[in-house]
Amino acid sequence: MDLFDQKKENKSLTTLIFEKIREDIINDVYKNDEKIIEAKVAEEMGVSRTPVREAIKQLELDGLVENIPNRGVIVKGVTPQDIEDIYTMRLAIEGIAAKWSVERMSEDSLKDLKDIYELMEFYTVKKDIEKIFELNTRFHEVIYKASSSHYLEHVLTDFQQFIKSTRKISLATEGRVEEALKEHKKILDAFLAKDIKAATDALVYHIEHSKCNAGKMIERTTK
Amino acid sequence: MDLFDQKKENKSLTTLIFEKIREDIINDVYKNDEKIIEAKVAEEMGVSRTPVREAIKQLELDGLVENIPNRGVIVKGVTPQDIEDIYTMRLAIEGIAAKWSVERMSEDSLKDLKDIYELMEFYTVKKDIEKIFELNTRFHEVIYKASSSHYLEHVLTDFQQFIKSTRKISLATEGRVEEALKEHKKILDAFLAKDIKAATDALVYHIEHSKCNAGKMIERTTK
DNA sequence: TCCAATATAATTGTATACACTTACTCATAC
DNA sequence: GTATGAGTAAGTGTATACAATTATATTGGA
Repeated sequence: MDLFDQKKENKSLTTLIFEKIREDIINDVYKNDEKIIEAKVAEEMGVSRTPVREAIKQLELDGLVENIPNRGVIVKGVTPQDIEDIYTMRLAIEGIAAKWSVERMSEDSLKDLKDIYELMEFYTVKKDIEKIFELNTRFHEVIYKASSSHYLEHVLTDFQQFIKSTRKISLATEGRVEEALKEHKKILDAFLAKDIKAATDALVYHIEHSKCNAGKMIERTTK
Repeated sequence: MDLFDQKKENKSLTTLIFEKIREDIINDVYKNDEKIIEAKVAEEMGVSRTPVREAIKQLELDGLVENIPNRGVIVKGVTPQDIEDIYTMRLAIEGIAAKWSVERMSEDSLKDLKDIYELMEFYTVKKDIEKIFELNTRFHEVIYKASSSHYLEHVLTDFQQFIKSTRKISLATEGRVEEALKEHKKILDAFLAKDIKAATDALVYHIEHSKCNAGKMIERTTK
């Protein structure tokens, strides 16, 4: 099992398994309402039930599985409606994040943001969607962290995870990477200028645009 | 250990322990940055390490403890700033919830809401703060559930937990229960009339008021 | 054939055992 | 005195064992 190769990252099996199953639920590898059997997963991954159980307990709290006492858990995947809802909530909270983050962002974080943006430029030219996606995630995480709000960061980071599959598909549509780059530029500039209103507008615009794009994709893929 | 008495509720030890520790962190029984030692907790509760570990893993995902691999977890309590932040986010999301909930609430839920309100009236007269608090929580949960949005419900239910201690203190201040009752009446009436705007306004007003009241209490208790 | 009752298997829940990592202690060298 | 390092203790991480519960299969009777 290649799970073990990653152990260098100093992550426990529980964490790795958690991330793996979460990924699989979000990417619809585990279907909605499907039952997850601990022993089966454990065997597949070549580990004991213990870390699998711990991972599942975490997924439960995340709302990705539902526990029925003594009977196991069933998958509660992220539906198109969920994604739509999450975008709506995200929009509301990002507005708050923008304000706090501009006010509180350190010079170091600002530099990180700039660096990430520049890498985005680079990979956009090279059209490396995978890398762009990863940078995209990090870009927003820097902003969340800068808010200095434990729970805001927490909630928005979670949201990013839940809508991951959609964001990925969205980014892969023709012309979207270039658009997204421009939008990130505007966000970056607003942060550099410490302009709260511009940052809020740029962020909200960016997310609305992503949401809209995602919406189109969902329609198409579920038809 | 009285933990076992509750087992009738068909909750696993893990769940009971999770709720207990969460309660203790939120109520500052476990202090911030304090280390939690699995074996110690297990012994205190008269159970094995297994369910304690599972509970702690859940707390980790909730952001209430931070895991340092191979070194254990430390408590990350809910600070006054966190509570302030959560109220701000809650306000933003409750606005969304109001709209969806009014539109989607079933007659059964509407009846539940009414019943809860009536019990609130009763216990307000009797000045039973504990009962009022519990009904208060349920009142809002009915609204969250009516939104038919898995994640909205999830986020707002979590928020209610995190700010539990403050809400409790706030409710105990002179005259607040009567005020809160009036505010809940307005919310209920708006829902009965299926008036989205009125519901949103009433909810936002109620939460802003709670937040304000909580803010005063926090100031006083931390001075 | 269908149902109920019961045995059996599968699965979850909890406890324990052991391995591995980190923290601590104390002696030794400088 | 302080730094270093071996040895020990404490604690976490993972696997296994056993108990309790639920699902499935089987059998006997109407």
